[in-house]
Amino acid sequence: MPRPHQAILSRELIFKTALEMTDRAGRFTVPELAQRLGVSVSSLYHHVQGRAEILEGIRGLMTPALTSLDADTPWEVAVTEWARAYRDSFAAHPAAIPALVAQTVSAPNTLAQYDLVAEVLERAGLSANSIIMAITMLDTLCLGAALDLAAPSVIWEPRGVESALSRALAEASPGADRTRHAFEVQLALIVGELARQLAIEHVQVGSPN
Amino acid sequence: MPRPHQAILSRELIFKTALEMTDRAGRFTVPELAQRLGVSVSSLYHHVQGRAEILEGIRGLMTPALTSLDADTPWEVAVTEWARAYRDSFAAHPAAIPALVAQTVSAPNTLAQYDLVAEVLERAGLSANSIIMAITMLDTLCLGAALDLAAPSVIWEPRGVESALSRALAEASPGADRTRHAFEVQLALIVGELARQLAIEHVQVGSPN
DNA sequence: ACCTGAACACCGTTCAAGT
DNA sequence: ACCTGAACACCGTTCAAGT
Repeated sequence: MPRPHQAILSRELIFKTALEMTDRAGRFTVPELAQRLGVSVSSLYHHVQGRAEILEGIRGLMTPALTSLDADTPWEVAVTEWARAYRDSFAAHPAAIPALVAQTVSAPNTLAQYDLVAEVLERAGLSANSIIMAITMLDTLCLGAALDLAAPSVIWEPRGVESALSRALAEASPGADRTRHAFEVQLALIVGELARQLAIEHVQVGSPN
Repeated sequence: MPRPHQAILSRELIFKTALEMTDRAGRFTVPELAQRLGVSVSSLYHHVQGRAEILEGIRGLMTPALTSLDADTPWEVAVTEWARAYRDSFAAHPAAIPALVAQTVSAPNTLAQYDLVAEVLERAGLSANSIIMAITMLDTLCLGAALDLAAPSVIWEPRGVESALSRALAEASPGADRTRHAFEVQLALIVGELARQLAIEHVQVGSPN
């Protein structure tokens, strides 16, 4: 069918193409993006304010869909699944991560996700202070794990020099799930700590009823 | 005294100046760096291979000095102090972090630091697998905490919309040490987990002697 | 409304040439 | 050896002009 000569461009299409380019080439560039869309560079600026907004659009695309808030689900399960979904969405697009962490979050999508965990923890009965602490810890965890995935900050490949790290690497069982395993351990530690905190606060607040 | 007309430039001076510019302005640029050093842009390329090498030099400057390995110090203390030193060195130059995480570590300085923790954990008697896991977790923690510091990934300032997160923020006790506190809690959790792991492995390996 | 061409002020890097 | 000037191939952004 003949392509319609209107609606060539849209924010959604721009974001999607930019993410595809990042996945494929490790980065995206405004001129390359325009070329790929078969459009002039200046055309893009009628739909987005600039490069930063495109990056924020990418963040929006990468943010997992809001999981429905089931009141029956125990908070431990909800938090764990939330963190896993977050990590997985990062893991699916590792090349985009360095660019995203350099920029403050404004995608409403993503902000809503943080509101969701806060609500889960609030329902569970955690204090405001503990909720803030919990979200900070979960945020740190997902971010750190994602970065480890995107650009391993230590060279995990054994280096030439003899060292304790080389020895450990040589001896350790190989497996690409090193990062994933560490993530799971830390996540369990955090959830466990929150449960402990919850128990303490519950005792302090009042008598059982 | 009259300045000598040789040795105007050096790698050390280039790295130091670039780090200063990053601290001050949030970024450094090769032309601006040259201008600040009172030198032509192309002069820099006689001392460093390119921008990436300057960034790696910055990483080297930011890496804390190797703490002497005191065999008397309990491993829990050594690991805790190592992580704190790491985090503090990041915290001192938050603006540099986004640029650094986008690039694989090659500063020999920094690599030696990771070897050091590995050695501490090896002496403590931890298995190779657990050492790798421990370093991954510590790395994730320091990285995530540093990024939270550099560019808060959630807007911790209360937003307009009513949400569980806003409620928690309004109610929580204010304090700039939110990030630091979360770091300490997570660090303690990790060290605790390592101690537990160590106990398990020690029992498995052999009888007490 | 949507797209374009041309220009702007940058950026990192190179290289022949000077002393 | 060390520094330079000029050029190169880029980059993100703007803006008057077209339809």
